[in-house]
This record gives sequence, structure tokens and C-alpha cells, in this order.
Amino acid sequence: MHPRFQLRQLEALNTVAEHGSMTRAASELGISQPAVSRLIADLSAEMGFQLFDRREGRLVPTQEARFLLPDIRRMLEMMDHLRDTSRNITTRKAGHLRVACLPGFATSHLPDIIARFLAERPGVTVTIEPDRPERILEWIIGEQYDCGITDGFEGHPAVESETVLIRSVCVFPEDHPLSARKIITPADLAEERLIHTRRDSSFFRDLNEAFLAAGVEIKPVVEARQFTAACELVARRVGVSIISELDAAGYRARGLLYRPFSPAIPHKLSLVRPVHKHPSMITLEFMELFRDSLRAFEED
Amino acid sequence: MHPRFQLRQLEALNTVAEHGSMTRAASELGISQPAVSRLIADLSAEMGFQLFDRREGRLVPTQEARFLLPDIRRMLEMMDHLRDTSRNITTRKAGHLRVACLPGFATSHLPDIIARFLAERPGVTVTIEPDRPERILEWIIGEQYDCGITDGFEGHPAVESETVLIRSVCVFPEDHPLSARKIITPADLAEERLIHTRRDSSFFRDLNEAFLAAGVEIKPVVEARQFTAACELVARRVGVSIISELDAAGYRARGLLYRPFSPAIPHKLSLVRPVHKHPSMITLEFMELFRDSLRAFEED
DNA sequence: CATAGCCATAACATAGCATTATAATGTGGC
DNA sequence: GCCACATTATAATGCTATGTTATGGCTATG
Repeated sequence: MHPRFQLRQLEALNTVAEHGSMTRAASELGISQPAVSRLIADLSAEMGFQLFDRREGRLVPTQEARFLLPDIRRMLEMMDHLRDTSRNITTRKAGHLRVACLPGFATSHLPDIIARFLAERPGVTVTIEPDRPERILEWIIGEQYDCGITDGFEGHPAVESETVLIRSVCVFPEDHPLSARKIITPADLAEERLIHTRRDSSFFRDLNEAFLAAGVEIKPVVEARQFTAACELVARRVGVSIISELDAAGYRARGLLYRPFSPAIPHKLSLVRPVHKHPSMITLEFMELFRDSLRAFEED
Repeated sequence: MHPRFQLRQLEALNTVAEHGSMTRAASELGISQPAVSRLIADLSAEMGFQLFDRREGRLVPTQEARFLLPDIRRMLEMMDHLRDTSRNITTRKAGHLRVACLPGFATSHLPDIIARFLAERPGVTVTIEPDRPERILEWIIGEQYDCGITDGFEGHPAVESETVLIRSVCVFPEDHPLSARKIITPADLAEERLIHTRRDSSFFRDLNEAFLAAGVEIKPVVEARQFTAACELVARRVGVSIISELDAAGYRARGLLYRPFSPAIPHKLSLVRPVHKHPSMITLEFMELFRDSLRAFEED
């Protein structure tokens, strides 16, 4: 394969063709006139035909040169685009981010964070994949996603994780008598029907223990997998629920109130990513932003 | 404006990404391994981020690199295309040709020549513009066309021309009594109705003189501007005609016969092109081919 | 731990592309 | 046709990109 043309020579050809003069092209390119002269001469020798004719003092591209110019211009534009894109990557303004998360997050907390993240990064695109924690783990291990948001994470050698303890609160309709209390305890819920998470979840075990310690019996009504589903049921007066403040906050506008629950039963949220995969710069930046967004709800 | 990336570095990036190894990329590119190592290192420094991760002995492009690779590949392909096109131009296999010609040529002699010309030049495109001689001249002077085929050309300072004398012949239907003769003279046509060109054309003046010298009076029936139109009329038995052999030859398959006319009344065909315009290589090659195609019909 | 394979670094050569200085050429007016 | 001016080409030179070979380090494997 023959060597390719030099970009600089093509750029010179284009500029001279546009300005009709080597001298003007030189000042346009910010180099000396002899430099342009040589670029053109070398390119002409390389291509094997004349590139310009003189016509009344102007340099006019030959038909051969005119035939190539459109392609050359497209080339140069592509090159500029490439340079811009590269710069956007270093300034974290371009790239692609793949996030796996719990279904609840995909509809409540995450959209806000992503909207804020994208607002400042016009070239960035995001994929969100909501699924069960086990699948999220599989995807992170298989490096299908850049990062994941899950709960009940127990650790895995191929996964780097950071676990955040989110305060849990008791949610109820805003006209519920519980709204009179500053803090909700198991005793306050003795007569309330409870919407709770799966019985085999660590969150439910912690909750159950708290009730036992207070000598109060739980009155379960619905077992919902997701905190957001629990909120929907609470809004429909099916009962009250103990959930993470993160999810509760999203339902304030939907007619729900919440109060801190005591004793503290932190919801263990984990931010995970593949250990072996080199994290892209926007991944790191997104994870940092997401981590920050949790601080307001973090257990002290 | 920041400098653009070096093509060579992008090429190296692409090749390493494809082969997962600097060593293999090096042999693919036909250079040494350290050369590739440096190209990648330099590009990485230039872009400001890591381009590859090592994974189980393979070099895997980072997410950032993967983000840029599609654009890089398109770039390289365009560059290759450009190189190919340039080579096709030098080998006269690409380019564009604009030909102005008399209407008769556009339908008779020219298509053959052009078909032959294009057969060997896959990248070449042609524009044919048929019009009257005066307009052809204007177009050539205005450099709207690369070359022109006209007649009755008197010379012009902005036009370079070569005039070819084409033998003229007498055409008639193949079952016409004239077919018995080897040569047709004015005397043979004393009783024939004649289809002829415009009275103000030099060809008609020459013809008229020949008849006068032979003491024969012309019996005109139709004045047709084009030789091909005359042939159509001859085919319909409107009369006979004296035309250039070039046009007559195209009508042999349409039931017309022709014989040399004496005295010789050469049809003055001119191949013209703009003097001041640098002729493209395919223009010169086309004109040469066209000129050659006339030799068989040239007046001795 | 010895071997093999792959990559990075060092030390240098060559080509592309820039510089300045200067000669050559083209343009336009007399 | 000749002169003055603008433009372009050539020469001499230096830096950077990109190539070379030599060599040392890292990693996986038996």
C-alpha cells in the first residue's frame, strides 16, 4: 500500500484553492509563504499532476484538483470533528455511560441525577438498565455496564463497591394521625397495617427485630419488592410503610408524609462497578455525582 | 486552533485496537514494534487519556478509545478513497469531461466514442451539451466546457482549434439507381431532388459552386440544418443529399447507401477547446481518441 | 525460578514541515 | 517592450514526527 497523503498538504491545497493565492493561504494558515509553496509542490509531485493554474494573478485549481477538493474538505472536517470529540472526552463532555440500577431508582431518584449530569455534558449519552439485584451483579461482573446501583450487596471479588447507609423513615398519607409525631417508633405502629419488603431481605429482618425488641407485633398487609411500590400502596391507604428516605422524598408531592423511624434501620445501598475494567472518566464523574446526591439521605 | 492529530497515530490506534497487540499491529503496518509503541504513547499524551487496558495479555481499547474508533475508521477509509481517486486521475481513470457538440454528433458519432472512452475509465463521468455552433463557441470561450466539436469555425483568439476535413459523400436509399455508380458527380444529380444544408453555410456555397462549374442546376427540396436530419429525409425518399461521410456511415444500417462525391467538398469539422484553460488529462486523452476516430473519414 | 512473549525506553537516522533570505516570475502600466 | 511591484519558487537550515536497532522489565507458564 502506498503511503497516504499528508494532512498538512491537503489542508494547504484546500486553503490555497479557497483564497486563490499562496501568500493569503499562508497567512490564513499562520505559516510563511514558502512553507505553503513547498506543501503544494510536494503534494503535486506526490499526486502526479498540476494542482493550480495562474489566471490573471489568481491561482485557480485545475480540474483534477477541483475533482478532489470536495473529498478533501470532508476529510478535514472529519478530522476537526475528531479533535473536538477528543477534547470533549477529556473535558468530560462526551462519551457513553451504561448504568444498571434497581427498578425503583430508574423512575425516582436516578432521572434527576442523570438530567443534571447531562445538562452540562452535551455529547454524553446514557443507557439505563433497571433489573433485580442479582442481574445487576451479573452485568457488572460481565462488564456489560459501567456502574450499578443495588442493595443487599454482599461483596464479590470482581466488583468494587461502596455501600451507603440511607436513613429509613415511616411513610403515611399526609392526613394520617401519625403526622402529629416527630419520630415514629414500633409502638406507634402497633395498630397500623404494614406494607413491607420481602421477608427474606435483610431490611425486613432488621425491621422485624426492632419490632420484637419493642414487644410490638407487625401487622403485615402487603409484601412489595420495591419501596416505590410500597409508596403507591400507602398513597392508596392500604397501610403505612418503613422505607428509605430516598424513595420517600420522591413521594412528598404525591400526598405522602414521612417521619424518621427509630430505631435506625439503615437501608444498605451499594454503588458498584467492575474492578477489572478501567473506568471511563465520565463513569467516575457520574459515580461521584451520584454519591453526592445521597449525602442528604445518609445515616449519620 | 490546536494542531490536528497525526494520521499515522490514528492508523496505529486503529490497527492495535483491531489486533489487540502492538506487536501484531506493527507487523500489520510493516513497521517495528517500538514504533507502534511510541505512536500510541504520543497519541495518548496528545489526547489526554489512556487508550488501552491490558486484559489477559490482550490490549483492549478503553471506553474513550472505543468512542472515537468509528470516526477514526471512517477517516482512514476516506483517506484511502482519496488516494485511490488521485491515482485514478493520474491513470486517467477518473475525472469529469464536459463536451459541447453539434446536435448531430450527440446522436450519431459521439456516443460510440464516449462509450469506448468510458469503458476503460470506470471513474470518469461525461457531460454532453449539444447546441448550435455559435453557442458552442460561446461556451468554449467562457470555459464552460472542456472541448467542443463544431463546424464552420473561423478562428478565435481564445480558442485553440484543429480543423479536420471530412470527405463528403452522396447518400441515397439502397435501391436507388445511383448505387450503380462508383462516384457521384453533379451531373449524376441533375434529375435528383436535393436535401441540403443552409444556404448561408460555407458547405452549401462550395456545393453550389461545384454544380455551377459542372453546368448543372441544383434541384433543392429541403433545407436541413443537420446532416442527420438530411439522412432521415433521404431514408423517407424525399430526395438525396451530399453530407459528410461521418454522418452517412451511421445510416448504412438504416437502409442508406453512399458514394464519394466529386469534386471533393470537404466538410470542415473543428475540434476546439479554450486556449487559456489548462486542459485536464482526460480532456487531452478524449480529444486524442476523438481525433483518431475521424481519420477513417478524413479527406486525403 | 527459568523461559518465552510482549511492551517500554533509549539512542539515533530520516522525512515532513517550518523558518529566513533571496532569486525568479508574472502583472500591469508607460 | 520595459519598469516597478506583487507573488511565487528555491536555498540553507532547524525542529518534530516517525522510523530504526538494542535492550531491559513484566507476566504467564511449566
